[in-house]
Amino acid sequence: MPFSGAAEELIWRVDPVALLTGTHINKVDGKGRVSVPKPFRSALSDHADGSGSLFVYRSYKHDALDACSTGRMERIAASLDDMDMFSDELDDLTATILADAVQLCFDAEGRMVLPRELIGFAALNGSAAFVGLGRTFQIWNPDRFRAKQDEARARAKARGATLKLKAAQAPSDDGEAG
Amino acid sequence: MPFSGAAEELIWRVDPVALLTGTHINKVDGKGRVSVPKPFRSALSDHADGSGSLFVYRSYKHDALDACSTGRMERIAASLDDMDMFSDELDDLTATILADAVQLCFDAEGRMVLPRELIGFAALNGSAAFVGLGRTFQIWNPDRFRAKQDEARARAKARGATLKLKAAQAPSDDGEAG
DNA sequence: AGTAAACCCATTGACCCCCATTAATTCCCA
DNA sequence: TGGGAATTAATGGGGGTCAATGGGTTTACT
Repeated sequence: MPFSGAAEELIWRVDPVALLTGTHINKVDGKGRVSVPKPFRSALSDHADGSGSLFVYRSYKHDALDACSTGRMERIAASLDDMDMFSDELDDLTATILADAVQLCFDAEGRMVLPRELIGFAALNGSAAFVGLGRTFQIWNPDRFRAKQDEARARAKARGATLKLKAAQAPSDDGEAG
Repeated sequence: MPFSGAAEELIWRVDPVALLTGTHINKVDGKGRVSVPKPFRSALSDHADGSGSLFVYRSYKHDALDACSTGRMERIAASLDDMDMFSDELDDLTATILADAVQLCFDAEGRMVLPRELIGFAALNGSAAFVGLGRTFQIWNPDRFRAKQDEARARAKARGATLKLKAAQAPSDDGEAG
C-alpha cells in the first residue's frame, strides 16, 4: 500500500542528514540519461514523493563532476553573496562554480540527463561512477576513479594518514547533503 | 506524530529563491532579440503568468552586461541610499549602475530586445551567453566568456581556492533572484 | 510616409514523461 | 534453511510537449 510506504519514507528522510557514501556504477545511455543511485536520490530529494533536483558542475581539480544538493548550492550562493560586490575573488569563484553549475532534476524513474558537455569533460563513455563524499558526491569515469582511488590509498598508507575526530554534535540544520 | 512532523518539515523546505546558475547560449537576431533562458525567466518573473522584467547595465569590469531582477535593483538602490550623500563614491556608483541601467521586459515568447548600444558594448555578434551568478547574471560574448572562465578556473586551481560556507539559514526575504 | 517597436504566428528540435522489460534483492512460506 | 514469489531498482525505447527561433504584421510615434 502506497500510503504506509510513503509514511515510512518520510520518517527516515526527516531523520538527520543521510550521508552519501559508497561507489555506484550506472550506465549512461545515448540520450545522456543516468540513474541516480537510490541511496543518493533519497538523500537528495526535497519532496516526499521522491522528486528532487541537484546541482552538477565540473571539478576544478579532476576530470570529474562534482554534485551537491540544492540546499547546499544555496548555501554556496549565499556565502558568495556576502562577499563584496565587484571583488576579484568573488569573480573567480562565481565563474568556476555558479556559472558552471547545472541544475538537474530526476524524473519518475530516478534518472537525470547529463549535458553533452559534462559527459565529454568527465569522459563518461557508457557508464558513470557515483562516488559518495559525505555531503557531496562526484561522478567519475569508472576506470579513472579506480586509478585515482588506488593512488589515494597508497599515499595515505605511505604517509600514515590520521584523522582527529571532532566531538559528536547535535544534528546540524544543514538539511541537505551535498 | 511522525507524519505531521514530516509535513511541516516539507513546508519550509519548499523552494526558496531559485538560483541563477549555469551558462546558456542563445541567439541574437537582427532585431536585437534574445530568448531569456527559461530557468532564468522563471526565476525573474514577478507574476504567475510568466511576464516580467529585468535590469541590464554595462559591467564596469568586463566587456559584458550585468543583469538582475527588479527586486535586486531596488536593493542596490537602497544600499546606495544608505551611503553618505555627496560622497564621491556614491557619485561613482550611481553613475555606473543606476544611470546606466535599462529596464527590459520580455514578450510572450520570453524574449527581450537588447539596445544596439549594449549589443555593441558586449560584442554580441549573433549569440549571447547568459551566465548565472547566483542572484545575478551576466551576458557575454560566448567566446570571451569561455576565455575568462578558463582563466578563473586556472587561478582557482593554482591557488587552491576555498570558500567558507556560512551556516544554513532561514530563507531570506530577498524575494528576487538577480 | 517612414521608421521602429511591439505583437502574432509557424516551425523545429530538444527535452520530459510515460510505458515496458530486465535484473537483483527481499520477504515469505514450506 | 532452501526455494519461490513479490517488490523495487535499473535500463531501453517511443511519443508528446514546450522552449527556442525565424519571419511577418500591426501599431505607435515622428
